[in-house]
Amino acid sequence: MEKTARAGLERVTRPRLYEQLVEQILAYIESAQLRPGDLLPAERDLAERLGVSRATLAQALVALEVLGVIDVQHGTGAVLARRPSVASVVKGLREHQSRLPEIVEARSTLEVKLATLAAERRTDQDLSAIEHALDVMAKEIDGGDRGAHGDELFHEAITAAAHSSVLAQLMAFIAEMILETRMESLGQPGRPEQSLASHRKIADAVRAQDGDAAAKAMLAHIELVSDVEPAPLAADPLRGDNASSSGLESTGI
Amino acid sequence: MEKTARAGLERVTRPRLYEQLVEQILAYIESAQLRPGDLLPAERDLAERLGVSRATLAQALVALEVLGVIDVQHGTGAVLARRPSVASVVKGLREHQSRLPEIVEARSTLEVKLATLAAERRTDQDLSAIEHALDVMAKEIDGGDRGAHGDELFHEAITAAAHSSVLAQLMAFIAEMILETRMESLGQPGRPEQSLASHRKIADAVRAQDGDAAAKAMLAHIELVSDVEPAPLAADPLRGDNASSSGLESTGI
DNA sequence: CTGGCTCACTGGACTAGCCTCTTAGACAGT
DNA sequence: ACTGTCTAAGAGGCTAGTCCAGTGAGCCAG
Repeated sequence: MEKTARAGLERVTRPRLYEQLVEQILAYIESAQLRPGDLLPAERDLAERLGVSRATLAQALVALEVLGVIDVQHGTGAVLARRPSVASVVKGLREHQSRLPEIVEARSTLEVKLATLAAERRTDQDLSAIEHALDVMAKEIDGGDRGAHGDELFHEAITAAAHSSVLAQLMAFIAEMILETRMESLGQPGRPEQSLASHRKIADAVRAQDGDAAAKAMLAHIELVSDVEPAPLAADPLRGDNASSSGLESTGI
Repeated sequence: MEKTARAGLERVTRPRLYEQLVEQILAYIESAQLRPGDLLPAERDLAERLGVSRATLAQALVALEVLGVIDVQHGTGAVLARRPSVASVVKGLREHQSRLPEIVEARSTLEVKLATLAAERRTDQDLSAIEHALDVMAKEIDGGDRGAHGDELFHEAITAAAHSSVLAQLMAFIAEMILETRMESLGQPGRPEQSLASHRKIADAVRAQDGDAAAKAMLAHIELVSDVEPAPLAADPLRGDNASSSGLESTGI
């Protein structure tokens, strides 16, 4: 899953041993019915049973540690973390790729809250950034563009104005999901003027520091914008994907 | 669950070398202005520069790979992933430890939405789980307990009933933040009966499939429960950050 | 110009060994 | 009996050295 491969071709990567070990250890934990707090077999023991060297096993253990599955304690052993949640989160993210509607749903939830907070907490500087974004968007649309860049700026400015790093991180998380699912753009190219108008309403509410109005305006905006099919995945020539630019940027929301 | 570390004491864990290496490599990437697609120095080279063995460096590279920062290719080298975003999320989490109010805020945002969706989407089975959680909580409180386990069950059931894996993942994410910040409990021990009553209201709304009512009930519940000081946040001596044991279980919300 | 070969370089993995830390049990001293 | 100290076995941490296996640039013959 993931990575380049525009035309279906994908750089084959030889599987690493430690990855297999992670799988096997995970399976072992399940089959052995180990519970949080329990110890894994000793490294030397495990390595022998799995038929690998300690060094390689150590890599697998590091991976499991990073995934939050275990907690390795010097002199004691590898103990199962109290909750396999991290693992499930990460696994859930990568494997069972989340579907579009759910992502839109989560994003709208956050955006509405961000709009409310932005209205309540914005500084004058935040407001300037928001209005600057509107200017950019208006100019772009005037020039025939769909105003994607300005749109992005706008939502970033709103997020910043909410002054909540936690919510901002959650938004970043969602942005990643969108990337992983490779949805280019959730927004439709049409009606950029309408979109601009609803942005303006949000900005007005934020300027007036009216949280409820901001929430309503954001909700209306999202509903306006998200009742459209996702764009057909503009096929970019070759592997072009590294560019942090391109892609997802504006989801239209 | 689990009894260790009740009094805010935490098992000190000797820092692992590979963790430091991860930090240093991250710093190097930043300082060297490496961009996605660029190569890291060769393993032998890096190991010498950092003054560690290749085996240890290999562990650090595995960690970075799991974190999504790099992609190690046999015969080529370690190439920077197209998006360093994951790293930034993780770094943001670890460094600039998010503060309590923001976390509560984010959590309440999600919980309210989850309650709404739960009301709209619950199956009969979901409802059974929710009511079972209430039973457990009631029994616990009857027995003099503060009902933490039932509380946890309840919120898990609500989350499940909302049938949104994305939002569920965000909740898991927040749970992790709470772990990392080591907040013992956001909830107060007092008034478990009131808390149970407000849980019942939420359950009623979900049963009646009334999304708005569920949202209101959840909001009221959170406000009832969260107007208490957070636990004094045991000042961590050194860099201690491996969440590990203790705390969080139920955040009272 | 194409195809095949070579070789230097990169990561993958193993082995053997020594270090530090943890823990439990023996063995005092009180 | 209780308590503190010591010790040794066993756990993980890390290193150094060695060999194997991909990669890709460059050379050279067809």
